[in-house]
Amino acid sequence: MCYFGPMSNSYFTLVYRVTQAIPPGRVTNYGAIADFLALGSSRMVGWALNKCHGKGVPAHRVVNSKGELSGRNMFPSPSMMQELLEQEGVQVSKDKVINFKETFWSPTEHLDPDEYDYPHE
DNA sequence: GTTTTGACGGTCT
DNA sequence: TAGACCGCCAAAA
Repeated sequence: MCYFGPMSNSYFTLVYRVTQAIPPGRVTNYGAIADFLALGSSRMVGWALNKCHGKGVPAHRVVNSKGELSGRNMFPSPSMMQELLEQEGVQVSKDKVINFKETFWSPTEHLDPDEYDYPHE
């Protein structure tokens, strides 16, 4: 689904697409997305997701390398992120994903870089 | 046009 | 083992 039109090749849009590609009940971390998109910086991933509000991007499935819901404070309700994850079957405790290693989903192993081509210019 | 910040990651101390 | 620092690229002020 393209929420962003034909110009969906901007780096933040790529982040959105990868985030949307995350299957329910799974989570990933910023570094994985950054590495997959060859962005090289996980900060931009989080920064991009910061603007995803109201864009239909399941940002709640993206956590930091520690499995912590780092961005929960950014959500309308700090607990909303945890609620959404638990709603999808992801067990969360103390703002941290339980069995994070099992719940972790690597875009590099499931997505094709060719479909998420990063614009050179 | 320059400076600061940003939902982070990895490495060093 | 835990804490602190630097590095990444881009956007907003």
